[in-house]
Amino acid sequence: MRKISPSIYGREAARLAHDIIGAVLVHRICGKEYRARIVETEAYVGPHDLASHSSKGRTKRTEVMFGPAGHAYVYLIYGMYTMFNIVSGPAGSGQAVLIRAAEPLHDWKVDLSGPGKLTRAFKITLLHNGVDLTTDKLFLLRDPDYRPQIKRTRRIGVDYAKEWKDALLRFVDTKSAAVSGHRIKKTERNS
DNA sequence: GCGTCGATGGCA
DNA sequence: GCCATCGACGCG
Repeated sequence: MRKISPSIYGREAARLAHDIIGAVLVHRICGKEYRARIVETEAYVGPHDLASHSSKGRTKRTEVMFGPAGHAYVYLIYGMYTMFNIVSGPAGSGQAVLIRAAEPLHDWKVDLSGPGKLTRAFKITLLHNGVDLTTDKLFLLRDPDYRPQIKRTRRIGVDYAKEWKDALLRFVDTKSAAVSGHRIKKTERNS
């Protein structure tokens, strides 16, 4: 497996969210290496997207979202969970892709079926906000041998976003969503 | 199996 | 006073 091409991050968020399904997320920290296959993502396509944090404008929190693509946008939600996003699109366009779920590789036994669970297990914290994903600490690998089966659905937890709440901007690898022991969310069924 | 609810903190 | 969540409960 090779590191993903840095230029991929410059793609529009909806396309990037689709294209990194099946890719492998790697985090090297404290002498350990965590690896998992990305199986669920969501695109936040710009300031006009009412579900996107960038729709609030350029603030202290959203600053990195308006920066160059290929950097991590990490924020705190509900006082206890961190969400891991990849800034995408042209610099300044305020787009990002949220990594929602992954499947652990090798002998790593852990439940990564949710954005909060994923960051906890990967030890991704607020300190990672703004880090460059083209370095060798936190990055993506392309896996040419894996062919995901990708389905588009509505995004989770954005009911406040008016006409944007029903946009088909969530991408799921259906090969993996069926993994046993994983609860099927109600929002996942009606599509 | 499914709905409801509380924890908990940064930010506007 | 919101939240791009999670897990614990209670129900029957």
